[in-house]
Amino acid sequence: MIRDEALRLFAERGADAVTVRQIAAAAGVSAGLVVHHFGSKAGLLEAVDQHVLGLFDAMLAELSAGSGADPLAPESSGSLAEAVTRHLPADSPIPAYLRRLLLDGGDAGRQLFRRLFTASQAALDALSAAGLAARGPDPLVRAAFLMANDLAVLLLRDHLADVLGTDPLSTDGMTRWTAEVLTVYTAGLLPPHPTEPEEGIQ
Amino acid sequence: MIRDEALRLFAERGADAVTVRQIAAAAGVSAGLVVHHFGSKAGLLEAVDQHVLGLFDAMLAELSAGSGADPLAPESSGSLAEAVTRHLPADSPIPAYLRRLLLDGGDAGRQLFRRLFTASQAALDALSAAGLAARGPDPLVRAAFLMANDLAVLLLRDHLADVLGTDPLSTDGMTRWTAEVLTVYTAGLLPPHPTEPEEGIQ
DNA sequence: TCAGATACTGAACGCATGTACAGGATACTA
DNA sequence: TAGTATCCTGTACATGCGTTCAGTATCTGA
Repeated sequence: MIRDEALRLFAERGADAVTVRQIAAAAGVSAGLVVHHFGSKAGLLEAVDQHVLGLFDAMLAELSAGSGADPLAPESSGSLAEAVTRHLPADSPIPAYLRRLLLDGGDAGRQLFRRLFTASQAALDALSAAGLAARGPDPLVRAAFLMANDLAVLLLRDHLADVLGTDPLSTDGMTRWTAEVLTVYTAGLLPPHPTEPEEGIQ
Repeated sequence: MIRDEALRLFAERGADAVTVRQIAAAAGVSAGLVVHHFGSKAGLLEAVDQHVLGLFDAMLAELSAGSGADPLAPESSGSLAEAVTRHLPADSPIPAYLRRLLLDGGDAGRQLFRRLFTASQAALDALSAAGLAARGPDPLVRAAFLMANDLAVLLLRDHLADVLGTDPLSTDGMTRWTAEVLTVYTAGLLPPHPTEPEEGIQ
C-alpha cells in the first residue's frame, strides 16, 4: 500500500526529506500513480496524517476506557508511551510518526497536542477524584507537566535508548522506566530516611 | 553576520528547509559568498553546530559551577531550561536550535545529549550527596527521567505556550513551571492529607 | 462482446536548488 | 603608484524535485 510506505518513510526521515519517487519505489509503483491517487504530495501527507490521527484516537479512547475500568493500574496515569507499546508492534512506524506530528506537523500537530492535553487533564481529575493524586497548586501546569514527561519518552526515544542501553518503548525498557517514574510520583525525589545512606548502584 | 543569520533561519525552519540564497539574502550578501566562506551548505551547518555547541558548553559549565556554590537554590536541580532562560535574550534562536540539534542533528545531537546526560547524572549525585535527593532504585533511569522532563519544556515549548497561555521559557512561565515541578519532586503527586479534599482551582 | 471506467506507466516540463567560476571592487603592503 | 590578496557579485550549469500528460493495460458491468 502506497499510504503505508509513505507513513513509514515520513516517520523515518520526515516528509520533506522523502521524495514522491522514493515512496513510489518503496510501494512498487510509478511516481505518477502516487500523484494520481492522492492529487499531490501534500495530499498524500494529509491522508497519512488523518490515518495516524484516526489510529491515535482509537488508542486514546481505549486508554481512557481502560482507566475507568481499573484506575489503580499503573498505566492508568495516562501514559501514552505505554499505550503505544501495548497496542503496536515493536517495529511500528507510528511512534516515530507521532513524534514528527508533534514536532513539525503544523495544524495536525497542534490538534494532536490539544487532544492529549485534554486527556491529561481528565486523567489527573480522575486520579484526584479517586484520591490517588492531587491536582496540585496549579492543575493546568501539573497536567501539562505529566503529559510532557510522557511525551519526552516518545520524542527522545533514540537518545534515551542510546544512553540507557534499552529502548524505552520496548517491554523491558518501559517496565524499567515506569517503575522509576512511579517512585518519583509517589514519594518525590527525597530519600526515605535522611540519615540512612542510599545503596550505591552503578 | 552570515553565520548568525544561518543560525536564526536553521533554528526557525530546519536546515533542510532553508536555502543558501535565503541565508545570503538575510545577511545582505550574495549566495556565492556564503559558499566561498564555508565551502558548502554542509560546511556552514557544521560551523553553526560547533558555534552553538560552544555556547552551550559555556552555559553548562557555568550551570554546574553555580550549583556547586549554592546547591539549595531551585535552579541547581540542573534545569537546562532555566539556564537558557537566564542567559539568553527572550527572542534568542538558540533554544530552537538546540531543539533541532537534539531532534534532527545526527552526530552533534548525540554528542549534545550525552553531555547533558552526564551532567544530569552528576547533578543527581551532587544532590544525593547533599541529602537533597535520592539516587533512587535505578539511578541511570532517574537521571534520564529528570533530564527528559527538563528537555520536554524545550522541545514542546510552542505547544505548551499554546495550551497554558504562557511561554514556559519566559520569566513568568518558568516560575510557574518550576514551582509545580518542585512540588511534585518534593512530595510526589499524592495529596498532603488523603481525607482532606483539594481546593478546586480552574 | 464491447464500451467505459479505472489502474498504471514512462517520458517530459518547469522550477528551485547547491555549487562552480570568471571577473569586478576594495583594501593592504611595498 | 603598482601589485597582490581578499571580499564579493552575477551568471551559468547540472541535478533532482513535484507535477502533467498521452497512452496502455486491466477490470467491470450490461
